[in-house]
Amino acid sequence: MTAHKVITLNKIQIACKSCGLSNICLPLGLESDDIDRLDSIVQRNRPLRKGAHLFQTGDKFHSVFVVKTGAVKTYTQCPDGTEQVIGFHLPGEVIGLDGIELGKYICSAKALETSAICEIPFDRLEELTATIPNLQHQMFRLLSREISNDTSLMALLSKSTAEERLAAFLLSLSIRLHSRGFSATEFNLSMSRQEIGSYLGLALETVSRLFTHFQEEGILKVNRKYVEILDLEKLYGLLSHQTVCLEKLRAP
Amino acid sequence: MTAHKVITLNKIQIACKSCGLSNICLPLGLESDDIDRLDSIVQRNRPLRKGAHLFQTGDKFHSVFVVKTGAVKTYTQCPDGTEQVIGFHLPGEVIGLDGIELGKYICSAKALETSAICEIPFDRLEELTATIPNLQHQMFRLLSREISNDTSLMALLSKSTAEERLAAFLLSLSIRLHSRGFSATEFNLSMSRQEIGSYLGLALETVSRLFTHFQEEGILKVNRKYVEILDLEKLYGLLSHQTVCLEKLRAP
DNA sequence: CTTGATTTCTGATTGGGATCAATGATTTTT
DNA sequence: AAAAATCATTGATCCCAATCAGAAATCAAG
Repeated sequence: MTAHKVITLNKIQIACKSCGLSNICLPLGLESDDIDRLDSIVQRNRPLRKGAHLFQTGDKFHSVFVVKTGAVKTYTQCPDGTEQVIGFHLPGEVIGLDGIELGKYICSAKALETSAICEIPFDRLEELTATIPNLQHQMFRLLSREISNDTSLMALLSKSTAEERLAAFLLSLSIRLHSRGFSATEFNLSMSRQEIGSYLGLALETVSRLFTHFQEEGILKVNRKYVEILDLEKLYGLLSHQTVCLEKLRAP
Repeated sequence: MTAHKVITLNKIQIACKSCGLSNICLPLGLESDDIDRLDSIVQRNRPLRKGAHLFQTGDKFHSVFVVKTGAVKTYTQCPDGTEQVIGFHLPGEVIGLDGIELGKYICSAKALETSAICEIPFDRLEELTATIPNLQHQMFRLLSREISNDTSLMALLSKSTAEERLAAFLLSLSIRLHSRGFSATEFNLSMSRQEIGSYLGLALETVSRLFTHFQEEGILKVNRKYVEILDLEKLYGLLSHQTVCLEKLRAP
């Protein structure tokens, strides 16, 4: 029987209150009682294997998702087969918010590595937000942040050179990882050069060349997916005339 | 005395219920009573002159704004003095949502032409959304739409050629104007080539050349700010391999 | 280990759009 | 109405990054 296995799985699942992400995630700023109410509607499914989909473009929208561990990419498929990466999502980040409007997901979400995910049925969430003002406010903030982040990225994509884009990308990763308790200066990229390129509007060859270039400059030490930032200052210096990014980079 | 003038101004102000935009604006889907409650917190100030600011980067966030007539651009200022246009906002579109997160506006909003604006104090709005489920849902949808739109634009900026960008821009304008009761095929651009270029990540010269080019192809008739679309089909054809855009273009 | 598939790196070439520069058209100012 | 300022057009040149092409490294599996 598999019954026992399931119970075991449930036991290892972590409630919001004891989750290390509670200070960046949805429960931020909630009273203890309210966290419990939120907790009760959160579904914690089995971890998603690398390459598995959380949802796909056009699927009926029913839930938003929070990455607990691992990493997820969102992307859309172009008619010509190529994919356009929309975003990379680290622990504590919410996915699927863009599906609210039309009632269906407008992008696909795929695990870049084995990832634990919290699922929050949106109709249940809306019931809660209507009775918990702090939660409603937190949701508005979350959605607003998403918009600000997109704004920064748009500015990056429409103005900056390839060098600035990759520098901004690496710094964003560094900051986000650091605020989640990981090292700010060494980490493994869970995405390919191709995916970074798609996200930043660059060819994969350009991304590869830039990694080499940054290495020659003594800014990075790169080995395949493994990146060590040797000179954070210099990396920041590369995007010195980027208002938006510098202001917003700390956010996500 | 100016008292009489003020009263006159108040009299010409249009309540949400009798506003032509009510089917695309915030009141969408609300009961009659709830529209009245929303109406009661809407501030209708005197029209904004061309070039006047609605708010500026860093200002304390207190309200969201809806364009009633006219057009508004949002933008950020780079340290080097150049500005980055974030968006163009037509009647019925909401501005300032990106300020919720940090409690201050992260961009500036300036009238491109004389514009009537509805101002909605956000703390009052949040009180209402907590008691009117439909309004809360509408706010979530609105924020979600903003995110989807940004996503489309990011894809456009990171993948497409100059030609595709301008075509998408013109079609977006055409569709949005049409859904507001204006002509889909002839309109006046309220923004300069420079501003279009900034928004699309192109040099103003490129924008100008493309207008000429589209004219040579028989797609447009352009005279300064005045644009007439002669061949909508051909214009759509230019962005045939753009998933995201074609799907999303109808939205705003 | 070997084979094949995928990913990354590097070099050579090309092209789209930026930049520089000059002129013309339009609006605003005085 | 003239002068000034802004905006749009057009041409010439240049450069960054895309594309094309191939080698090398890594990974997956028999």
